[in-house]
Amino acid sequence: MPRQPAPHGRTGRPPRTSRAQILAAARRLIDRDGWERLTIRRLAAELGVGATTLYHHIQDREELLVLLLNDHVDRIERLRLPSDPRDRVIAAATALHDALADWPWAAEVLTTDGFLGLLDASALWMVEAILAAAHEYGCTREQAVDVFRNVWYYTVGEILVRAHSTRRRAGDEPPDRRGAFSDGFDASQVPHLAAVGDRWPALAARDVYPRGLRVFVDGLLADAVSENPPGG
Amino acid sequence: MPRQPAPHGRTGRPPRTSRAQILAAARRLIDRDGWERLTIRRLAAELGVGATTLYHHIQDREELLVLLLNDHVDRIERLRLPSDPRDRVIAAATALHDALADWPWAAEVLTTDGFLGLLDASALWMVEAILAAAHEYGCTREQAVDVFRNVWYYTVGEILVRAHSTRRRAGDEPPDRRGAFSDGFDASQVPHLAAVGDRWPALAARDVYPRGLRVFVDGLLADAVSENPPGG
DNA sequence: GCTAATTTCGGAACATGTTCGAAAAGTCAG
DNA sequence: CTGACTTTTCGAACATGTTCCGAAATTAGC
Repeated sequence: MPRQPAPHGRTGRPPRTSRAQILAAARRLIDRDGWERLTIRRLAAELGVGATTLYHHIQDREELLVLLLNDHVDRIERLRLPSDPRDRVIAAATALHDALADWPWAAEVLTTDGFLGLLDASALWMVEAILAAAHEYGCTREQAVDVFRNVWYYTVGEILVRAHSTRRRAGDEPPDRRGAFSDGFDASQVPHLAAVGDRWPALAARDVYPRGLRVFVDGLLADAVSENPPGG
Repeated sequence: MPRQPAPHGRTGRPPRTSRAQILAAARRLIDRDGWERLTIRRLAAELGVGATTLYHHIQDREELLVLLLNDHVDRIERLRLPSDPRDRVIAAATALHDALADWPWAAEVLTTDGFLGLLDASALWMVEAILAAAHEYGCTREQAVDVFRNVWYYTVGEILVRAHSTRRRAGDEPPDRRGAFSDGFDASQVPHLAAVGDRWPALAARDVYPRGLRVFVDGLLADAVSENPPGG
């Protein structure tokens, strides 16, 4: 309990808890018990502090998760991006995707209101890189934002759907009927679905993101510059 | 209380509640009080039944929402699709998108594990239509599934991000700092973000889905058939 | 009728995120 | 030292989704 003499010019009861301590404890808890068990109360207990105390240092659970996410992204090395603008968009989007994808609880925050606005500079470089590359490719600023947003939607969707498709409840129950498609399809009503049949789970397990991303980015860039006057 | 004499060959206490009644009550509740106030307890109260009783007719809240969603999609007219395969993919995807987008609480279920598998035939025709059109365009069945999945990710992402960006808490609070991007950007660190600056919210409000979808579908179809032997 | 089996019902209880209000522990001016 | 002010802490309470388990209400076999 570092009972410091209170920094100068500060009034009020001295805090026993800090944001940094909370984040550290949260990481500890996640490492030890898994992220599903990160609850406000457990976190408070880990800190030896009342549960409601945390609400003086974070706004709510969502903000806590975003802070953890920022912290995670911070540690990701800022990889060198290709010089070709098109490749740069793809590399940055992939970095963004991967950073979020191996963060199992990213899905819980990804659609937070104004999520991007909550990221700090260390995460925003990926956004910046996409805007810059699109602009360098010949997009206007507005078009660059559109490119980013489209890529962002695709990326978020892929991560979210995937995260929730893979979440096998810890205990391995027998495959209940909510595993991808049920195999019984009415071949007269939905012939193509029936033709795919029970191969769907296997097909759905394949990773289509890298290729889909390339295709999408190529299309978006070409579409954008196609309407601009040449020779910028 | 229709105390029917219990259909033949059936034993046990006769049910006082049915799935249909539950769904009807849920719709009533949503229409009357808004969907945010649809809770298990309120729903049970509306039916004059214990809260836990509902769990004998639905598995959990998520299933209830999917059932409601199915029911909603049922009522959507099965619009006539264009004959051109490419246009048909786009039309079906747009129908899927729109059906989900004006269903404000779709966001809560969209990423449910095996969501697509929970939809019934009336909703699956859109999926079927996309597979069929892609196949007709020249894709293999596997490629058609990939096309669908890519479009699905994009669509889900757009809906989710949008739903959560627009969720202004009922009371119109002053614009807190989580509205899109905050305007203060370090122009030396993220020059392009800084250049866009406070125009971001306005730009982010524009609907890029229709155009993005067209671009994406064109790219996906072209990419798929480009690797197939000609003259199928 | 009586008992067993079967199915539905629903109250109690639990863990969760969060709000409220009051008590605690400091600083500062006099 | 005293009283006003400020900030932090935290127990009580609330609504939520959900599980447990016993009670209730019916049919089937005798």
